[in-house]
Amino acid sequence: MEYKILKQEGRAKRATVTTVHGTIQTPVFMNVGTVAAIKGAVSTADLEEIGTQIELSNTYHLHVRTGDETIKKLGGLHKFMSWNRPILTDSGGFQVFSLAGLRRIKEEGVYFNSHIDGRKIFMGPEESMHIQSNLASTIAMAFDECPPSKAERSYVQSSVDRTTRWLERCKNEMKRLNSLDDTINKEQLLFGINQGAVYADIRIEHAKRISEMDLDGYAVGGLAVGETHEEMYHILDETVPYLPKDKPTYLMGVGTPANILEAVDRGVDFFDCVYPSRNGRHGHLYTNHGKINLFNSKYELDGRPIEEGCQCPACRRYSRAYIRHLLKAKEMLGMRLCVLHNLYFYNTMMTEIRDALDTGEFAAYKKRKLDSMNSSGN
RNA sequence: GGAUGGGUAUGCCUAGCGGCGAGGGCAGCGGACUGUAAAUCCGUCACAAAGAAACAGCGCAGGUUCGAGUCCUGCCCCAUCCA
Repeated sequence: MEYKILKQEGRAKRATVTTVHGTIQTPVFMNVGTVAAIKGAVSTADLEEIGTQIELSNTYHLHVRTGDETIKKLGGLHKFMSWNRPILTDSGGFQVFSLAGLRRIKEEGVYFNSHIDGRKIFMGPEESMHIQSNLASTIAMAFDECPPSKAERSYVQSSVDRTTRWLERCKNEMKRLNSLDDTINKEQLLFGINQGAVYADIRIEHAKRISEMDLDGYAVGGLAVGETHEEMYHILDETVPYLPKDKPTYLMGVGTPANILEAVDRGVDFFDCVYPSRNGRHGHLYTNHGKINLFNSKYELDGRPIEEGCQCPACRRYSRAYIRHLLKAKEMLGMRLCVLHNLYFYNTMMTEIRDALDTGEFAAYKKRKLDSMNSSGN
């Protein structure tokens, strides 16, 4: 892997990440396809059309269904879902958080009850790396624990210490797996994850420790899980400077367009979020004049596209009124068009961010974009 | 004309079988969603700004009963079948 910084403006970075599956232009928004599918009937062919550079899938979800061993037999995730650009797999660490009622955390790893059929599943650092190696993603994420934002300081400290020990194990196991003959992607990359909830000093200590481990990239996890935006920005201000500057930085699970603009400004390269896809399925559309809810009756007779001038597959052809009709009629096409629009909006915003960084106009672009999205032209 | 089954709130469907100040679903209207257990979830949906108190409503009219959407009588409508 090669990480090359092309431009910097303040702490914002314009860079490229070269991988075995191609070069990623950053800052980048990864499109989330948890179960090797972008929900809303969006295909990988669609992703190419809307400018997706890198897709994200999930270790836990693919392990419980259809199984990483099966996917390995079918040639790995790229071949399986017919996507030859980079893929990042999340480690299952977030499911330790999101499936809180269905798991027990121990030093060796996490015991889950499958959300599909209740069967017992054990996942620790080695298991997560093994599954991700079977999936043969471009970038594997370390297996971490994502503590709730409101967790007690003492709990967060012990959780972060354990996550650090898990990271050592992830690194060792990844090295071992990459050296095996039957490993599909022997150059699988490993990103570590910073944790520490909203305690800046714990975050900083942790950032320093994992920075010494010479990983391929570094993520900030455990944000946007209930804390305020101000707290999140504050943590980024405090923590990102302690992560290696010569490696990509990834803010996990974030976020709104405004969150992304603020985080780029604080040095983040990679993002992912379910918002564009989930909100799309729910009829909420992102535009340069704020978010709109197409279910609202005021759009019943609105013959305009979701966004005037947008080149996405929905806006090039269909009106708000028609898409609203599809949504109300529960036609799959309605959700699909909305998801395509939202992902296109996010991907396009990232292109604009990169262009602005290229020309040294990010600060102006950010202000203009935020002002525009806060205006109400819908 | 006869037989049978039905008429439940602002639109539709439906639970109810003596304590109902009537439950649920759809539709409608609005909201939420941040490394996806989410095409999900929540609110609202007679009147009242809201709370206390009080109060409308189960086809219509009577009756029985401490108490009736529920039981009885008559009538009106709807559906199906038979003449």
